[in-house]
Amino acid sequence: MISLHLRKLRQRDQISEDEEQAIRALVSDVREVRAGTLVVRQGDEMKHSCLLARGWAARSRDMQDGRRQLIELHVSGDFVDLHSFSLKRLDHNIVTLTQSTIATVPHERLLALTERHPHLARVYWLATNLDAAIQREWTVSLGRRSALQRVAHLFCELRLRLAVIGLADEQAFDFPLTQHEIAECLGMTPVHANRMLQELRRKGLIRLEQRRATILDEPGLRRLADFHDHYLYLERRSR
Amino acid sequence: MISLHLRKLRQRDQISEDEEQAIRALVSDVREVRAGTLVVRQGDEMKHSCLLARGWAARSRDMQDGRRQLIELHVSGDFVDLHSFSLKRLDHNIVTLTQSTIATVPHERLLALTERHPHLARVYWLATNLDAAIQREWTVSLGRRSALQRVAHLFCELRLRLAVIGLADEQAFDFPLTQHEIAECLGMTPVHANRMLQELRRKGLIRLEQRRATILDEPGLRRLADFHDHYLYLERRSR
DNA sequence: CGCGGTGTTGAGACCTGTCAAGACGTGTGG
DNA sequence: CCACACGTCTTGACAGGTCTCAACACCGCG
Repeated sequence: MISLHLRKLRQRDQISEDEEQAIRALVSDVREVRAGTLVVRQGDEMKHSCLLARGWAARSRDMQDGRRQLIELHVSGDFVDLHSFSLKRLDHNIVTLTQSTIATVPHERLLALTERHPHLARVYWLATNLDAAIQREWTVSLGRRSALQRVAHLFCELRLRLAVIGLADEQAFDFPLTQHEIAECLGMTPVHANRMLQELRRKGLIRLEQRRATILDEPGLRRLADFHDHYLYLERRSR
Repeated sequence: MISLHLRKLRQRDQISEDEEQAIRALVSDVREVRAGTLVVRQGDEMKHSCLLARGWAARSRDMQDGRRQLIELHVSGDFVDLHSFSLKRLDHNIVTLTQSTIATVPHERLLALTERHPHLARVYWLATNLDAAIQREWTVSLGRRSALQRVAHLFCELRLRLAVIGLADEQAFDFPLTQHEIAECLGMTPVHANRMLQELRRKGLIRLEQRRATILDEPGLRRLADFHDHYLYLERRSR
């Protein structure tokens, strides 16, 4: 159920058997939800956090004119609103982008876990800091990269993040987002996202068909996007 | 020395006398640095974090073409790279924007603090999550707000953040950034930042002179920027 | 078979960037 | 005290990237 989550944690730190049991015991409840489900609404008082066991989800903000900004993408194994454990209410929505499996983790269990396992407290603290690092990179993209670069950068990021959990190989991965949603991530219009994707295809950098993305020339794509994977902190070390 | 830092923490949670002592004992070293100092370089191995006791600083990323994106602004009392306690190296630089006072906090002391005071561990976890919330809002700005709105939004945010530490009154605050630096925060060119500032002045929303900002019509500015202060989590609650 | 969601294309408008020049203030050295 | 250099702010003309609006093709699904 949450094996992808554990795999992700273990990418960055060691987790003992004992700790693994404690983590598995966090989950109080599991449910299957459809694409487009509003899992957490902005401003709601939270008494639990949501672990995305399987599927795609996003943090999102609705603007007053009806447009939407997707603030961060989440994939299988992500603790999508671990930060609500500190914040108690969120400044954004959490929505699913595909059918998903959501595991619920009561905050009281997280509190007990962090008091009993200070190391896991640091591991989860790190997890929210990794989210923040991705966020920073998106800020850099939106502030200083062209539309074409932003699209390229997103594909570089996603392949790596999916590879960590074994959902991408060297070249390809399942990619269920619509062009509209890509545009909502990258601060552009769907029409322009479409043209930028065509440009990447024309340059022979990616292929995108049947909800599956193939990266044909990763070095080229990285060069175009000015992509460096430092911000994903893929190396393991003890914390 | 770090009284503004404590004031900021107490805005969101209660800190006991005992805890205050523990926090004060974190600092190993204090130094005065000039504007433009590179306090932490991207990628460096960190064994301490830096508390900005006084002054203005920023997280920044240099692009390959020499442009720069300021990723987040920091004001007096901010723990500018608390996240390096988890991450061990940063994906961005920390630079001062004015003359500043920097207090150094060894990670080993933070480790001891969090093991001995689980509540303070949560308080500091929250602090990094507050940074991340600001980051998200900047992502929203860059993705979905016009240049004019972004400038307006920044001034709304800064007045509130400075008010928390008593460095802004209802109307005005010292604001040392150049238009070039404003542009680097907001993902635009200095020329355009200049024009947007003029536009805000022309509309009678702000005044900006002698490194001091005055907000003439805060409701109007907020309306223009679509600003809501939820993301700053200004209410106090125990965590 | 029709419908809604998705992807595609074109033309024109608009926002923002680029380039270049000049004004202004401040600090420094002669 | 003046001359000068430098950073900052300002302005104008033009270029270019992205948005808007509209239409159409395609496809899966009810």
